[in-house]
Amino acid sequence: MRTDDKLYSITELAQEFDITTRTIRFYEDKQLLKPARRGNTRIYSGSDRIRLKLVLRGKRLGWPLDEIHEILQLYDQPGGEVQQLELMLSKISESRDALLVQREDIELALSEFDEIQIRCEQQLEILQKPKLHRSNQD
Amino acid sequence: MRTDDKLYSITELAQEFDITTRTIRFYEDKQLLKPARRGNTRIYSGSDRIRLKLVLRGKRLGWPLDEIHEILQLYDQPGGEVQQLELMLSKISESRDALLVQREDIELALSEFDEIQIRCEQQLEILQKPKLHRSNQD
DNA sequence: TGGTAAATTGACGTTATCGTAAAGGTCAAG
DNA sequence: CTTGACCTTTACGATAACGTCAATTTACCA
Repeated sequence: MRTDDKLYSITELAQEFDITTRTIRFYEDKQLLKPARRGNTRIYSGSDRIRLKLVLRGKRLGWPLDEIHEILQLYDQPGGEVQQLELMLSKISESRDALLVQREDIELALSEFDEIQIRCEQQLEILQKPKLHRSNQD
Repeated sequence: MRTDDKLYSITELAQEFDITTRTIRFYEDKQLLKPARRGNTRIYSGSDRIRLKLVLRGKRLGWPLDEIHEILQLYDQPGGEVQQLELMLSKISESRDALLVQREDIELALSEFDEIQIRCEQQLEILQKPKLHRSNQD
């Protein structure tokens, strides 16, 4: 449980994930991150880093930041109240549904790309071997 | 090949896909759609409708509109030039790579949601059957 | 032919997601 | 003590992706 006691500066994280420090501070503004402070300086723990990773994954999936904020709350320990837990469960199933739609969309796009690619390659073959065609017709 | 000679009005499409007509016109502004006109009124063909479907799928995948614009061009007939075809092939493989990353992200998110859900349900069981616990301890 | 429902354009507003610049604090090395 | 490398906050700007509203124009129907 105590394997991630490594700490990070804002520039370290920015470099690791190839984003700007401005972006990281912006996420903090939006309550997505809450790093500790030494004096005025932000210090990021291992779990802060994980949260940032989750944020970036959410971005890659096209979620807006406020949705990412909700999703992140799912990762925090559930309050323990029954209503809280049921709310969480319904949010999870909602998010899962959206993910399944996305996965379906991806499969469709991938197979369409396959078709387009095949057509492209066939066309290329025709264009790149014109002499074979001529010699066949001799 | 000639099975989609059905025509659509802008409101028909808006209702079918649950978007506003403003949105459809906006996409036209962005060159994503190019419907015919009867006088001043837009008329959408079957392939216009397919393009709109592709746009909306791209949106669900979180792509910005200008990327969607590029992807759409892949669906149009390739020019026939070798350079054109090779450019298309490289764009396809680029897009495919992005899709694979997204699919990976989705799988990760799904399995994490599964874990969270299981923890939630366990917690709920504990909270909803307190008397069984007590009677066990008698 | 009149009326009205629908379609169009244009201008401006809005929200999300940062970028950029200004103005300054901190801290270790020389 | 000063310099330079980071870090901070505040504020204003920029772009994408639409929404909203107003002013016209068009289409259709009795």
